Amino acid sequence: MPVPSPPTRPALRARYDARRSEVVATAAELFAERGYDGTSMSELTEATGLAAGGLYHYIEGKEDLLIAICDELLEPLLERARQIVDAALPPVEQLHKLVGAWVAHVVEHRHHMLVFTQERQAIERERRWRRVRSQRQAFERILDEVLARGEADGSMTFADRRLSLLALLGMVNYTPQWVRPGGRLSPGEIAAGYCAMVLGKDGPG
Amino acid sequence: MPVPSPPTRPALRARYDARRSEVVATAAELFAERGYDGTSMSELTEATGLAAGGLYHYIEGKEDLLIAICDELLEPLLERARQIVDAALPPVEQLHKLVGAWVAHVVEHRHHMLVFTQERQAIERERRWRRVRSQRQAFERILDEVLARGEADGSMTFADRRLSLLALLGMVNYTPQWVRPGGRLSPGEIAAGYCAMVLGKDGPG
Amino acid sequence: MPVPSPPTRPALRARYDARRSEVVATAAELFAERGYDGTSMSELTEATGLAAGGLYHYIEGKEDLLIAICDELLEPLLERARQIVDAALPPVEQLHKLVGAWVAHVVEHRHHMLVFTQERQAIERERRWRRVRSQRQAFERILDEVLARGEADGSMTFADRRLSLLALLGMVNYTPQWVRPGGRLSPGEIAAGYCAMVLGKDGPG
Amino acid sequence: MPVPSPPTRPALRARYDARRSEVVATAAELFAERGYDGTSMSELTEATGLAAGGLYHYIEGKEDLLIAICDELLEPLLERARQIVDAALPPVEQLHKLVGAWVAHVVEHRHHMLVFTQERQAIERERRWRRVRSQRQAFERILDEVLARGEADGSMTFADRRLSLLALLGMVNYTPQWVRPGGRLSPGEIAAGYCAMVLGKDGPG
DNA sequence: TATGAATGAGCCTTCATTCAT
DNA sequence: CATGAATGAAGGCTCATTCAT
Repeated sequence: MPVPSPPTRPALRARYDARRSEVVATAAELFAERGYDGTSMSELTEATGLAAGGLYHYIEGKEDLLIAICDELLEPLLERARQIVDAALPPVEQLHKLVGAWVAHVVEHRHHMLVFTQERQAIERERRWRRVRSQRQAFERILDEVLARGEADGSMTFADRRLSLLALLGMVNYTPQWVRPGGRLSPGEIAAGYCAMVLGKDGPG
Repeated sequence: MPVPSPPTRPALRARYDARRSEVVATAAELFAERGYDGTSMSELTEATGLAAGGLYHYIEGKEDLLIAICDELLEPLLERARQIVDAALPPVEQLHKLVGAWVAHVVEHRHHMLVFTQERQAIERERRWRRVRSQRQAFERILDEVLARGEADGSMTFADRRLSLLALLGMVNYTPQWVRPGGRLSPGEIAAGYCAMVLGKDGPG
Repeated sequence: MPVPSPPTRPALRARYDARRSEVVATAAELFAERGYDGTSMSELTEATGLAAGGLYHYIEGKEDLLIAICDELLEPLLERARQIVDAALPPVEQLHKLVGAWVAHVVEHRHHMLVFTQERQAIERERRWRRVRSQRQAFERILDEVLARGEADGSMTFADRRLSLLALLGMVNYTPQWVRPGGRLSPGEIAAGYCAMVLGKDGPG
Repeated sequence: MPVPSPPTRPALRARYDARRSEVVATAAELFAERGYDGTSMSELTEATGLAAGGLYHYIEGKEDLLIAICDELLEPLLERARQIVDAALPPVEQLHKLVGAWVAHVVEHRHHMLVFTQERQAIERERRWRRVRSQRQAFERILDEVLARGEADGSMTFADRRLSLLALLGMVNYTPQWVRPGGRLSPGEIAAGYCAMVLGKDGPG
């Protein structure tokens, strides 16, 4: 839901949406680098090439950007996750697909993810972030359910399932801190490695 | 190293140090909750019971607090880590001790750690944070060397040792986001679980 | 006097004038409600159904609207007042006619009048409002002259003529703050009551 | 109720209150001249001799000033009015005292009153002005009750009592627009004239 | 005529910090 | 040591206005 009454005519609307996306992407990059509070709107306008007030055609305010970043991060991920678990596959396979998609997404949106990590406390604390919070929770529940089904059918064993889940969350969420685009390991290899650790197997070797 | 000319007489000095510690601890808690930029000095003075300028007897400035928080986090951890690897123990045992101490420290200093996580990008980016950065690197090198020695003597096997290291960092660094003091799992159990995953064993069973 | 080059062909010109009048009327209403400074041009465009720039086909700028509102208020009133005092009638009758026309006008243009009242200080202070100011003064002089003629020919008596004039101005100018269209008293009754108070008579009884 | 935690120690508190009063008085003067919206906080800081942010030791925000101005205007007036009508005097005498006190107050606080007049629409419209609004209403009710008692005991006669009340409000409220300190008429003379008009007598002559 | 993107000055406010007391 | 008044730069945002389409 973009914001200050976007144009209705399709041609203009397309340009508007494109520009808004650019703005959000730029914001994600700057916020990731300097922090949300550490980035001033004037740095952002400069980075987007717009003038002081021009940004406000595309956003309602600074916080709107943070919401947009979280949405771009969580919504497609959640959708993909639902697709994966809706398909009738064995839990182990679902987990591999899930972690694969997740790592790929997080690597592709590493700026979004870095912003999310930095602002996480605020998101958890404040009421107006309820929606974002519940998306995160929904994703984690999906993940947990896959582990639970695997544990139930004996295809996975955990000393403590919850700890394994949390460890997995830690690994993946930390990934953006160190991956470099075109780095030594592909997202697929990273994901496979993570799965192996969580499942207690030797990984892709 | 406290800052604006602390008293020299021992009795006064003790009280001064105690107060400064309180201030830093309060800052860690507030920063963890609301973010470093999101916490105003006046919120901090209010929380400490001091008046507007009173804080500045104990600190040089706001950033000084961030430095103190990072130091309280990293210095004792690094020292403990050095003790552990200096003792002539098998790598696997060193790893267990290391992760045990690390998780315990991170749980105990969860506010510090949350602050560190939030401000990480800034710490990595800016020159004046060189010292903190190199402490983090030193700790990670110690960890990596333990893994390397384990791999070398055959007591550990990794599909990709660097990935295992990064996964471990991810797990532990993420811990403060979910541990609650007096939670179901003790730091020791958490640490054991992490080690098991990284080493591909079944954990503390 | 409309402004940004209105059309010359009569048909177009008529539509143009009609639109401009609508715009000014809408502005009067909004300004009366929210104040001149408190009303943004975008609220005005929204209220008129035009888009951001569309307004500027009909007006030169925001202040132009204030001028137009004052003109619509003062010009016809002044003209009517001149008609009344130009007719050779006894002062008491002139006063009744004058106050009657005045109250009716002020009630009909209550939004204009509320705007005028709110912005009065600015109008009195700033040079560029000279013309509006002198219209107000002209009207008050006409009023005063009627009172003076009445005092001179003995048909009116005042403890202090100037104070009576100012009281009358106060009453009438305050009327828009409380009249409601279709209220209990008609403008004529209100005017009669005011005259009675100023002349020390018992009113329309 | 002053605002950002005024000092508690009596000596400081006194200076604080004095300064705050100065600030409010200065604001009243500027707002009266240029309008509330038309006066920038930086004009106000300049007029008070404080620096940009210094004002905010004494006020919560710009609107706080408007509230303070209205309170300084209405509270003492209302209190005085209550004193007067609580004394067991004939209605005519009460009215004279009431209007006398009222005109004097309004003349003394002419800046406050000019501000109140300009912002009246906003005050009537917006919920957060409820308290101010009800003070105004309380004063008007007191006034009306005096007129009603006078009408009841036959000491006053009105063609339409409500219209007389509204006329009186108009006269007095308009007074600040033209009185000059040390002008030809004293507040007492003005008040006497107003009473005479409302009561249909010849005034102080 | 009309649109809506864009401008840029200016607004109110916050905040880390200083300093006389 | 501690206070709290004061500073002044910077922050996010609004708004009257312009102009290519």
